[in-house]
This record gives sequence, structure tokens and C-alpha cells, in this order.
Amino acid sequence: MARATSPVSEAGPSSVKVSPAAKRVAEFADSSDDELQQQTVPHANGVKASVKPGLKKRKLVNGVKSKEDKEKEREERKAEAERLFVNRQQLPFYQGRKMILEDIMSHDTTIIIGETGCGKSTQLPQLLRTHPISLDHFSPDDTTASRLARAPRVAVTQPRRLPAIALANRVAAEMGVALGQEVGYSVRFEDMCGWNTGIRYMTEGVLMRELANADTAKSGSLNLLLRYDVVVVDEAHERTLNTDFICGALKRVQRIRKKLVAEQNASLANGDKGKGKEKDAKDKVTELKIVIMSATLDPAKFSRFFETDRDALLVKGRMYEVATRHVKSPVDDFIEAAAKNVMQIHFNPKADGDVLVFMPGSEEIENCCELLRRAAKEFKEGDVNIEILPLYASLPPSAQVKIFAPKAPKTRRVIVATNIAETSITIPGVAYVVDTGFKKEKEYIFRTSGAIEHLAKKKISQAAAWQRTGRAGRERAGECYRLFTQDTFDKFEAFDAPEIQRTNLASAVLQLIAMGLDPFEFEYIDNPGRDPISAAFQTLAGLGAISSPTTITDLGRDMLKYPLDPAHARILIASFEYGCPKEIIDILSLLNSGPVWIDRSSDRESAAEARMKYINKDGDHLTALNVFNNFIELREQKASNRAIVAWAKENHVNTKSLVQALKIREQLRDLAGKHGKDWKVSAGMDTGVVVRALLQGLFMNTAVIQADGTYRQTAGSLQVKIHPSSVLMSKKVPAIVYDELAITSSIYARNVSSFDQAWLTDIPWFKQANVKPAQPTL
DNA sequence: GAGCACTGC
Repeated sequence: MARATSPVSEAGPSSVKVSPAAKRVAEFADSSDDELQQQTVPHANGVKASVKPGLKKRKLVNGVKSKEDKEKEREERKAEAERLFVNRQQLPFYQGRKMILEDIMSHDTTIIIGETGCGKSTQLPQLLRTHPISLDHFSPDDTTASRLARAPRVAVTQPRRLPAIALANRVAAEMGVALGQEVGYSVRFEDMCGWNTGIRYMTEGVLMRELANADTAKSGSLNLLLRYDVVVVDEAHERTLNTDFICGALKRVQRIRKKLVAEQNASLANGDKGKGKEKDAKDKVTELKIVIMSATLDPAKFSRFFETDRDALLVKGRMYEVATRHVKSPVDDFIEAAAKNVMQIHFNPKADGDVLVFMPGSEEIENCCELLRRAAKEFKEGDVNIEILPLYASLPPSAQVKIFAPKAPKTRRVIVATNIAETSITIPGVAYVVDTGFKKEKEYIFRTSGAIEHLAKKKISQAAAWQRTGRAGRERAGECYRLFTQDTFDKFEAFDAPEIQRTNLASAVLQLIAMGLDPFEFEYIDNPGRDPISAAFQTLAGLGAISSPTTITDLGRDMLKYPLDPAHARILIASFEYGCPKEIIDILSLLNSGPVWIDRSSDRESAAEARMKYINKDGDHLTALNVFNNFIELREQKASNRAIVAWAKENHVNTKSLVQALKIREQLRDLAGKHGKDWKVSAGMDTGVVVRALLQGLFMNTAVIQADGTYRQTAGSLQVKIHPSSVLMSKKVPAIVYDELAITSSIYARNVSSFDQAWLTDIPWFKQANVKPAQPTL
């Protein structure tokens, strides 16, 4: 059995020691950059992330392209594909294609470790698609319908939207075809695929939904994914919740399809030919091939899971050397140490290139930036300028795109970032990385009465340290300064704990049950253990989504029709009964799109004042709805962008969240309509029913007031406080329902509404469990 | 009377 090895050696990712579990199929190829994976194009508010290269927009005559125009576009695409082919040939993955293809074709499951820059994500699908036609150059002239009809249909999953979209664009260009035909993508809010799409890039979440929302009842309710011949799970090393569930489900699908193929063949051999002939080609089952791809992972773990019983393939990347240096002794203030380190690099006359600093959170980032700015004030004339840019997700897009803007001459850029720069955003021009060795991660404390969460500062893993290091070697040789000792590094965990072992599983468990799989019997790569699964069962049973650990109810199936957490889906369904889907869809959209308010400590008073302008006495949910309605009004009045920005600034409103909420609202309205529900039904002035609908999903998150003004959970025993950002703070309402509990300086309920306690008798859970809700004692 | 890692359907 293969042995797990450290993913990278000291010199950085470009010199990975070949793991005994991996055989090398291609070496470093020296050529220009071609790596698309995880590339981020400057964008704001989800504006189209990526543009087809080499295609100019054309005027349409009566909305229809002329024959000449179509022909010309085709010619342009072909020329572009030929131009790109020069670079493709240089990719390590292209060079090793024959061996890779043979390996995949002769096995059920293949594991590929493809280092950054090897071209795996763009080349593998094309390679599979052109097989068995030829191993040679895929000529756009060969894309006749009949040939492609015989080619394997490929699905490639990605953890994030942007790479899925960018990869599809890139591969369409390389193949010289229009996006949405032979090559397409499926992500939330956008499906660029057609009936003839042979290569489909998709987010993992889309595939999960496809697996769980099966139309056919074959083999329990598990969707056998018959529209794909090969499923490629890319970036498997990230081990997202969906990666793990998809791997388990795929293994099962593969086995079932193998069995069906054997039965099919047997019945053909039995002279059952007449019947077989009549069968629609769509009903014909083929075997499923699985390919697991990643940058760095523990290949032995995946080999064992998929029982591949052979080496993983290793494709060397195109990274440059990165020298790593550890501090000799532990630093006591990593923020100060990071700032000093940056200045050392800056004043090294030989140092050329930008600096990327990894910090755990926004507070540390802002402190570090302040130290750097102070140091920059002391610069003498003739010193190279320094541009200091913070980078974290909650920054407005206008601040985020600065890292892609051209630099002023004779300036060194220093980007101080969170984990966002580790995977989600690739920053150009970085040659130096300063790594504090910390990250922040959400932690759940499971209780029978729901979860309490908090953000904790944690040590990173060795794999993450190498990932951060690699960020210095994408364009040239670089250096990585680690603000922790070699000894500390050696004590880091080898890999990050997979997400499945540290999050709420309710949503994923419901999807598993819908697939006809038993969550306790499910084959996990890493078992989360019984407790979190049992907790998920309790949540789901309380919501009425399941009637036993393996039985989904009709209500549960209805809940899965919407891209929402079980509790939120339950609220939406309740809203149809209570006659308030219009309001509830808006509220759920807001809850799922980030903070409505911008609340910085510096201008907290004016922020609170602004909130009062929109206050609804029932609480934060309806107050947020007022803001949302105001925002929509402004847009409907065709207010200028500038006017909306001014409004947002004056009222401390986060427009990024509101724009996202509009998209989610559109999707939820659309889905409700498709399932025969009228989303236009409104509660009007009767906002009470809105809160009653909320209670149907959030009944576990309720509390009643006590003599000291704090609240006591109705379903648990914790004492909680209303978060000071709530409009209900110090209002002393008798009973509250909230979205979440967070432990910081106290246990706070966030996003709170007031309700009438008598309404709890409506809730099945309190009846079934025979729990008498706690009473207010004020 | 106060703290905001990061994704995704």
C-alpha cells in the first residue's frame, strides 16, 4: 500500500519529491504562462468574470447574425484555437497525455496529482473528449456531429464558480468552438450548456443537487448520472463538504452502473436482441469513469477509498523555485514581525517583485497596514515607493480590484490578505510571501438545542503553508518568509481537517437521504463520526423533513427543491401556507447574501441612527426588508449609480449584499413558480404571519425574557443576549426568534425578531417532544 | 452595549 508523504519539499512546490504512491508522467516544461486554474479576472458584484478571447462583439441585424458573420466568427475561433495550440503543446499535461489517457481508459478510477501550471484542468477534458478519435492534435475541422456523438461526455467539478466559468471559456477557445455548445458550464444563476454539450464544467454544488434531485427512481433514488461517461473531480485536495459527498456518491454510482452494464450484456448474450434494439439509446447504461485531480493531496487516502490499488499519476508543474526561510525563534507579535519583514524585503536592493502577507483576519490586516503606512512616512527621497493594499472578502469590490490595477512606476506593492489569497484570488506579480502561519476558521459547538458558532484563530496546516509558499513562484523565482520556526512547522498538522469534520451536516445529510443513501452506512473518505450525523437527524426530524434516518418525507423533498438550508427551506414552504411568500423570499434572500449593514466601530453611532430610519418594531428581519425595499425603489426609479452609492453610504448599507439578494430572490421566485406556487402573495400589513413563518424553521432558535433582561432558550438552557447591533436591543420584548447564536464576549443572538409566545404551540416539534416552552419570568 | 475566515446550491 502506498505511503503518505509530505506534499512538497523544502524548495517549494516546483521540486516535489515523487511520492512512492505516484509515478511521474511529465516533467517541467519551460514556456509562457497558460494556467487558468483559479485565475481571477477583476470583477465587481459578480459582473461576468471572464471573456472569450479573440471574439469581438458584432452588430446584429434584427437580432439575427448573418450567415457571413457566423462564418467569420467561426474562422476567428479557428484561428484563435490554432494560436493557442502552440502554447498547449508545451504544457506538461499535454506532453504526458498518451500515458494519462491509457491509464484512465484501462481503469475505473484514476488519481492525478497535477501541480500548479501543468494544465490538467484545461487539457484532461479535451483529451477525454477526443478519444478514441486520435491522440493527436484536435483539429476544429474534426468536430463533426457524428464523431462527437461517439465521444465520452465529460463533467468536471470545481469548488468555486469563477474557475468553472473561466475554464469553460478557455477550453472553448482552445477547441475553437462557441461557448455553450460543445463546451459549457453550469453554476448557480447561470447555465451555459446545450443538448450537445460534451464538456461541462460545473460547481460541486450543482452536481450535488443533480444527484439529490433525481427524476428516476432507479436504484433507490440515486441519480446514476447517465448523461456523463466520465466525471472529473478537480481540486479534490480542498476536501470541501461537497468533494467528500460527491466522491462517496460517485463510488456508489460507478458500482451500480457496472452491475447494470453486466446485466445488459448478459441479456444481450441470451438472445434478447430484439428487446435491446427497441430500447432507446438513452436507456443504455455505460460504465462510469472517475478521475480525481488535485494539486497536493494525500494520494494514499484517495487510492484506498477508491480501491484503485495502484499509483497515482504525478504531473510536474510549471512553478519557479521558492526559497523558504523560517524564523530562528518564535515571534511574540506576528503583526509587528510581519511589518518588519516587509520592510526588510523592501530595502533589500536586490529584491524585485511584490510582497504578499498572510494574516488571519481583517483586524490584524488593518493593524499591519497601519504599521506599514507609518514606516512608509519615514521614507527618504529616492527610496522606492510602497503601495499598501489590504485584501479580504468583506472589503468593497472597488478596494479589491486595486490589486489588479496597473502599478505606478518605481513602486512596490504590498498586499496584506486573509486566506482569500490562498485559493480564491490569484495576485499577479508576487515574488515574496510573508506567512504568519495563522488563519481564522468557523467552529461549531454542537448542542442538542442547536449549534453555537464562533470564529477562532488557528494554526495552519503544512499543506496550507506550502500552498501559501507557492504563491511566490507563479511568475518567477521567489522567497517565502515564515514567521514561525521550523520546529513549529514540523508540529503543524500535515493537512487541513476536511470540512465534513467541522460543519453542520443537516443540509448534506438530507441530500444523502434523498439519494436513497443511509448517512450512517455511507462510505466516507473521513468519517465525521456519529454525533454530527445524529445532530443532523434531530434537526431534520424536527423540521419534518425525515420520518426516519433513511426516509425522507414529502415535505423534505419539497425542501430540496430550493437552494436553501433545511431550516430556511422550511420557512419558505411555511410562507406559502401563511400567505406571505413575497416577504419571506425577500427575507431569505437577504439572510443568504451577507451583511445588510456596514457597521464599523469608527462610525457606529451614525450607523445605528440610519438603522432607526428603517426600523420595524418586530425586529431585524422586517427592518432589513424595509432597507431592501428602499433599495429596489431607487433602482426602479432608475436612480443613477452615483445616487445609489450615496444612499448606501449615508445609510451604512452594504450594496454588494443587496445586489446578491436580488439574484437569489429572482431564483427563488422562479423556482416557486415552477413548482406551482404563487410568490406574489403578500402579507400586506399583517407582518405577524411573516414571523410565524420564520418560527416554522427557527423554532429551536427561540428564547424568552428573564428578570435580569437577558433571555433564556425555550428549547435549551442557555442564557443569551440580544446582539447590540439588533434593533431590538434593550427593547425587552417577551420572546425572540433569531438566526444564529455566536459566542464572542458573551452568547449573542444575531438577527432577531420578536414574537408572540402563543405561536409556539403551532410548532410540531414542541408537541411531539412534549417540550413545554420556557416562560418569560419578567 | 459590540467584531466581521471562506465557499456554494
